[in-house]
Amino acid sequence: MDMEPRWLTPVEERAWRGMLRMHDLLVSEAGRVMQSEYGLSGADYPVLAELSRVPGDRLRILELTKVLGWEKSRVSHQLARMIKRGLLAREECVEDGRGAYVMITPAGRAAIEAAAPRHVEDVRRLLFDHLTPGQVVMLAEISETVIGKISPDR
Amino acid sequence: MDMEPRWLTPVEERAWRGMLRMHDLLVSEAGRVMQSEYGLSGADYPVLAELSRVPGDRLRILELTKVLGWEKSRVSHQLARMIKRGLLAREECVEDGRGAYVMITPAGRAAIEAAAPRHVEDVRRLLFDHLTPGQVVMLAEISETVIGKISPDR
DNA sequence: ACGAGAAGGTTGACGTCTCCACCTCCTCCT
DNA sequence: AGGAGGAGGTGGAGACGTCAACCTTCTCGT
Repeated sequence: MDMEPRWLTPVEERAWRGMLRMHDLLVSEAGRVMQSEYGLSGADYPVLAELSRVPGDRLRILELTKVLGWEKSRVSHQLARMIKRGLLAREECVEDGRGAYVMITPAGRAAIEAAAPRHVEDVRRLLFDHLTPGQVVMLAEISETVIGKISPDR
Repeated sequence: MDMEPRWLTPVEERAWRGMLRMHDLLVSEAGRVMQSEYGLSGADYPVLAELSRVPGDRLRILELTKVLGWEKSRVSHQLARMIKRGLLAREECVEDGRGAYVMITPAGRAAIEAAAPRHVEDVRRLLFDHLTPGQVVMLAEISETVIGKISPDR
């Protein structure tokens, strides 16, 4: 016979639904601004952010996949769209014939440099302005704990 | 002249990226199981959950939109897909000629009753098993604070 | 050497989400 | 009464994400 499942406690229910809802609100709000004010989607931003911070402005696609924590197919599709828009450029890889580099273009750099200050400001306005310093630390710790336990890496 | 923006502090950066990453991991893991084991997508679940818990098994679409916190177009598309699969049924609304009800079908109820225990178990396994009771409370409070401040409602 | 299998990446199909235009019906002002 | 504007809901276009199949190139054991 079936065991009755251990349903979530009320506070667990609040934490779970709350986390989902908070995430959606934050991402959609921040994304809406970036899209309408700077022409960048929510998916464009992290790609440009990673590429703009590495020396040489370029990364092996697999490296990018890892730092983003995305599936390789997702990265491939996203890069294709961004290359079509001129934000990125593909470069072939001499060391490994299977591989490829992707590089941020001047247009891509200009786009993220324009958007970044507003994006940071939005994250503050939407999230950190409402939390105590202790809550910020706690949120970081909770996230990192969970990521460490369930991340498919390693 | 431009002010240098107030960049995120290191712990804020960790909290922000961590939250995004944690969310993606949790949702994709839980969703993968639901899809492959029970044929329900991550989007199907909350719809069925809400409808299965209200008296009469039916809701005005606008009500559903509000409890889910989704945009109305998103709801409309999602309902259309689920109706096509036989999980839900549309009913016309007598009180208001513009409106409509959506109702969970026996197939829909069977689907969520099959999936729910495993879903709860997954949420535990992925999230709550790794957190202290204090962290769970804190996560609920953080979420609710942020939602309360930025939610478009009211 | 060479073949098997793995690694790096792409692609197509399909489900999902947003934006926007639109339709119908209701409300409320005058 | 009769519009005007709003509310409830739909639908198409296009961006996004996943899955699975696939291609090419590399690696490594024998």
